[in-house]
Amino acid sequence: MNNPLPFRIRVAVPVPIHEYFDYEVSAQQYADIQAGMRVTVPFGRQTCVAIVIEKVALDVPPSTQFKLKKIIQILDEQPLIDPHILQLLTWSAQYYMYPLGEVIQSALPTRLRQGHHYDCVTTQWQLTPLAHEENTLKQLKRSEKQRLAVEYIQTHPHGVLETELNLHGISTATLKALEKKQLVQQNEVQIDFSRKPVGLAEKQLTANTEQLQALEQIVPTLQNYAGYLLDGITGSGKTEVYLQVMWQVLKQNKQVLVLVPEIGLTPQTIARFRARFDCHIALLHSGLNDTKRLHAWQQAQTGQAGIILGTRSALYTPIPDLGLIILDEEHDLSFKQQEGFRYHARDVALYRGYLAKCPVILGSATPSIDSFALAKQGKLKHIMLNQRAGHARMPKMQILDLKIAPKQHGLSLILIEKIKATLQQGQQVLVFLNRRGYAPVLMCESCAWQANCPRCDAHFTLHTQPYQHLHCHHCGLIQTLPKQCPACQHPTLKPIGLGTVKIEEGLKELFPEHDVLRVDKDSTRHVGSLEKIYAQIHAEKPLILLGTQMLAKGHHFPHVSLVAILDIDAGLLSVDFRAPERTAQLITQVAGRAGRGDYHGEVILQTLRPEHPILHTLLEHGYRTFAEQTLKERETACLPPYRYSILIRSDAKNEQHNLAFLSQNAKLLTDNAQQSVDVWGPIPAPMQRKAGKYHAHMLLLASSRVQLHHYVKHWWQYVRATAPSDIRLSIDVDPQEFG
DNA sequence: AGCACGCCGACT
DNA sequence: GTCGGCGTGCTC
Repeated sequence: MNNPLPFRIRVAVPVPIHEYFDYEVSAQQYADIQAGMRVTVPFGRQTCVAIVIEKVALDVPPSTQFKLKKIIQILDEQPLIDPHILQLLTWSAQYYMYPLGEVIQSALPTRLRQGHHYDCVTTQWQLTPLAHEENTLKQLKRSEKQRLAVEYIQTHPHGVLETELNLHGISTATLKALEKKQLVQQNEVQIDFSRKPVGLAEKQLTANTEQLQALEQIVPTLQNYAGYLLDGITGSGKTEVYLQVMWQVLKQNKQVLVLVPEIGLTPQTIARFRARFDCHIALLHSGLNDTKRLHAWQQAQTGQAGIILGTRSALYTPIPDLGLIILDEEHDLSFKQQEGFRYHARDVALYRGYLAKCPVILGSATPSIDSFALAKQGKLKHIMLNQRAGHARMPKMQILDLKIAPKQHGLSLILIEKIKATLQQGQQVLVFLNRRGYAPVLMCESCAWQANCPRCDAHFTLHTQPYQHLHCHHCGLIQTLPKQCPACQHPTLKPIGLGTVKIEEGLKELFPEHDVLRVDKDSTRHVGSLEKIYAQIHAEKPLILLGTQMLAKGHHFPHVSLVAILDIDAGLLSVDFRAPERTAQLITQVAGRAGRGDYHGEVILQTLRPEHPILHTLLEHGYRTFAEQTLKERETACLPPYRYSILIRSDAKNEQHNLAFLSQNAKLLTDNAQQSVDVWGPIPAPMQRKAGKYHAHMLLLASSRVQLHHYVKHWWQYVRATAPSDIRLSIDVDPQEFG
């Protein structure tokens, strides 16, 4: 009597559980199903969308522990997730010790994860017959945007894709407005699966000797995996190298994935690619709505898009003919996800390139110490670009000791003189201060009481715009200003320290005849305001540009010849072992904004710690020497990248509970792992109390990655399972920040 | 994560 | 007497 075993599939369910789940399917379903398809399954008391990981081999007996349920239905005819991506996702889940179901979840566009059908339709727009009548277009005189939109659509009588219009800076809102006026109409069209041959929109620029050498190294390896660190000083033309390698790849009808930092995906970036290549670009960033994200994803998956341009989350986009991955500004922290599934797009990108057998180029003017180390080990090929394009020379840097310098409005008099001289020469000045708001502290003049956030271990920041208020930058709490000191009733509360708004006030007073443009999260909150500011900067007119790190990222300011860095002391004093690296990158990046045109730029650095060794290394020898030294120091101190690390974070309402729980489990780990894993801590987090919770963490270090991951994986499973419910835990493999 | 079951305070 | 607070336990 043979009682055949049931047909089963193994699926990942979008819940925070590390295990896979098995379901019964019919013989027909078993034949039809492939890994990467979506199925709906009964799960507990709900039904949910799950991803098929594998078919269970027919001779494996089912576990008697569970009663096997049947799936409800198969949602896809073809695998939604191709084998490469599925492997990339399972590897990521393993490596970052995060449940696969949730990892897949975060990689899928919302609509697909909700179980919607995979329709390959997208929206296109065309003019209505009404729009062709002569006088109807005259009513658009008052709207520049709508007129431009109509003019563009006019050149495509058969309709033009909404995504393409968006890439041209024509927003969906504008199109909707025109639709209301019955001048344009939308219709749904099938995504065109065929990729058209890619053309060059603009003539290729010629490469200089260094760029040519870089190309000669990269281009012959296009058919295979290779990791490159393109280490080029600001202005050395990394982008030109990217573009020329991209052309070689696109020409072969392959696709290119370009990853940029969160803040780097601006209209200018897109325009640069559009200007060079005549091909479809799929844009993937956090600001997209569900439908647009799905469309971009499908354009990548069907092969319609030649270039896939996006931020961190675009890494898991399916790209059937992937021929090249570029990750620009590879040192940027936004490539590491800072919550939940804490993956590092840089590291996963290297693995993706390996799976897809294509090169991966990591580019930066200030490479991360980790990438430097990989280059030293030969795991990345180090390509250096040292010449600035055109006539530009590196700016000269100078340190100003704030302890002895006489100052006014937080600016030393020497700096004020230099600003004056620069403006008089008709050039622009960039003032960098990494602190928004008016002042970081509000203090009572009489008793030294300070306005602190009741929920965090932090000062309130005083804001004066759009109205006076206290704002906690850590938990977001907003309060009104007390009329007098709550402790001693003294009427005068004094702002202490400098924020961008206060400096703006000072600069306007000192240079009333010049424009002062402030660029920070507060001044650029409204859409389009940043574009307006950039337009002013590109007009060749003397002005002062003032802002936070937003200014340090990517943008070119051709008319800036003086850069003032007001306060980076916090970065010099931090206990985080990566703080020097980040500070050095920030200084170098900000300094790189100067002297890009034909002027010889100058950089002034105001500090209370003029003797700090980081500053001297940077000034006298530059970033690369700093990186070399830092590497040596890390080696001596047995820190990453010479050891591998995992950070365990926990928070709870009760401080003692939290620390006791971590200590107890730390002992468990050291008992088990013997000498191979080193535990630092647990210690209270740098900001212990945040939003009313107590935060603590401990760092696990080992010289062998395999051993570290082995021990921690088992330990973590156990800790998670046994943790009391008042303690929230998270794991961070290869942590970058200790906040 | 959901969603249930389950045991203790203020209400028609 | 109930309605409902959210503590803990499970999901093939």
